Amino acid sequence: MIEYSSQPHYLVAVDCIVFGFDGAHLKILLVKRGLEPEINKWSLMGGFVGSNESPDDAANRVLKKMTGLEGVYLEQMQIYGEPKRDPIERTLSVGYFALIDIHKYETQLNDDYKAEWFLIGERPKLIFDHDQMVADARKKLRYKASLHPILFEMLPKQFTLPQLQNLFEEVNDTKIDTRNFSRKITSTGLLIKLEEKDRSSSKKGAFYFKLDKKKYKADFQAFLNLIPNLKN
Amino acid sequence: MIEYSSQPHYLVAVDCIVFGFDGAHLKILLVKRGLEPEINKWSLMGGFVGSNESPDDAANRVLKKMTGLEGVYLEQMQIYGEPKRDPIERTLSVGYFALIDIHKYETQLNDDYKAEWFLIGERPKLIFDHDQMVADARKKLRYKASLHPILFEMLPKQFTLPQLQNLFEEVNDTKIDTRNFSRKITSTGLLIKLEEKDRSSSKKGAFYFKLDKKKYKADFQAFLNLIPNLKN
DNA sequence: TTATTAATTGTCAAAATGACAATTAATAAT
DNA sequence: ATTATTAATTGTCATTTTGACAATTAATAA
Repeated sequence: MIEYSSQPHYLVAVDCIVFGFDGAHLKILLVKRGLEPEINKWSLMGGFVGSNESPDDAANRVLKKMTGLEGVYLEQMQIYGEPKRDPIERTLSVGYFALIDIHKYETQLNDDYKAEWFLIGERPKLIFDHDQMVADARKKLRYKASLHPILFEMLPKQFTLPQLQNLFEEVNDTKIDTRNFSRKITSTGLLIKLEEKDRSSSKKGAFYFKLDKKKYKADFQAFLNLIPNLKN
Repeated sequence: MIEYSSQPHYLVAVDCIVFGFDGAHLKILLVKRGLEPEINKWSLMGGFVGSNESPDDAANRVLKKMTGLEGVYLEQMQIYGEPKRDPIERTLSVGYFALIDIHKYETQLNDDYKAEWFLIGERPKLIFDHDQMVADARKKLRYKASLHPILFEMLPKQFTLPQLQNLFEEVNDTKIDTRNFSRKITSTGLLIKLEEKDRSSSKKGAFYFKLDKKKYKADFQAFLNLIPNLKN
């Protein structure tokens, strides 16, 4: 029997940076850690990779278990593998960022896990290297969202242009000219204008739009350029 | 003593897809595997992650050991973690792609490892999921090189515009208009024209250029757009 | 002197960009 | 009923960038 004699073995985990958008601000979903060490401290949603699953499987499983959601937009970010990152035992963690529609989550809420949305700027300090993971995820989100239309994953089925622009502004931490943004986003052909208006945020009301899903899938790899003077 | 009771532990490895450019064609560096199973089959350069190193450290160590080169451009790609990907024992592998100046390597060549450059289109079949890794690496290289000036990492200190254009064409598997390419690459301000000419490939000779390293470092995150009608 | 070969350079119309503020649709106030 | 207020929506223009196109140049070979 062949074997890889005496090579060290490690725990392998996944951690998910879950982003959401409430219509005005970018949020992140955190949970109170359920095991020692650092039990009851805020942390990312995570778990160990089981014997019969890939890290991608594990990330999906963790998200399903903690939020009830399936088919979430999930993207592998990078591996965190400094020898001392977990004080108990060497654990390598694969970081994922997830984009979810915050409204879907609320209806699926399950109280087995103490999960809570935080404004991205008002989140508590996290355990281990999770703060670094969040910083990396924000950077990657910004990068990716500058090039591909992934931010729609955080919006409900119907959304308004001002909401969409707010989301872009939040993610990129910048202000965008309304006229130019409107022109560009319209020219992608990704949006379908609806009859109805959202009157909750203004007297005039803002027209709802929905995503052209066929176009979205076909053009996903095409590049956007919605952020002027982009320097990542 | 706290511990993560009974969670499974796995081997963790790194595998490097090493790209080079001979002035005309894109190449990949492969080695004959030195351990069972699949001993003496062609594979990527890889190794296990040791107890006191991160995966990034391990990738650098492997590259140093097998090519003699340090400070190589190395980028984490993704983790490969299907439960059955290694037939002997569960092993997760972190894939890296590396860009090296093929000429530097030749002078550093060390015969302890049977390494060989292959034209990207004429490489042998590789072990395990390494063919998939190569496919993923090519895709990522193409993507990244469309946006950032990483291809200079594969060129010698002095290079000509035709060489540079060849490299872009190889990576993107497309033809680029000489005039437009020249205009764009010049407008980045990344190139410094030298006095000397390379007369090896034509009667007229082509002027050498070198990279403006200060500008390169400063603008690395800035976006290029050298490939027209880019759809990744 | 001419032929050959590859490197280098220029023009132009169309599209995209960025900077800029007026108009519109609705409700609230007078 | 008219006016004020608020946020949504839309338009212009000069500049830059893009993509499509081929002529010229510098060297050696014939």
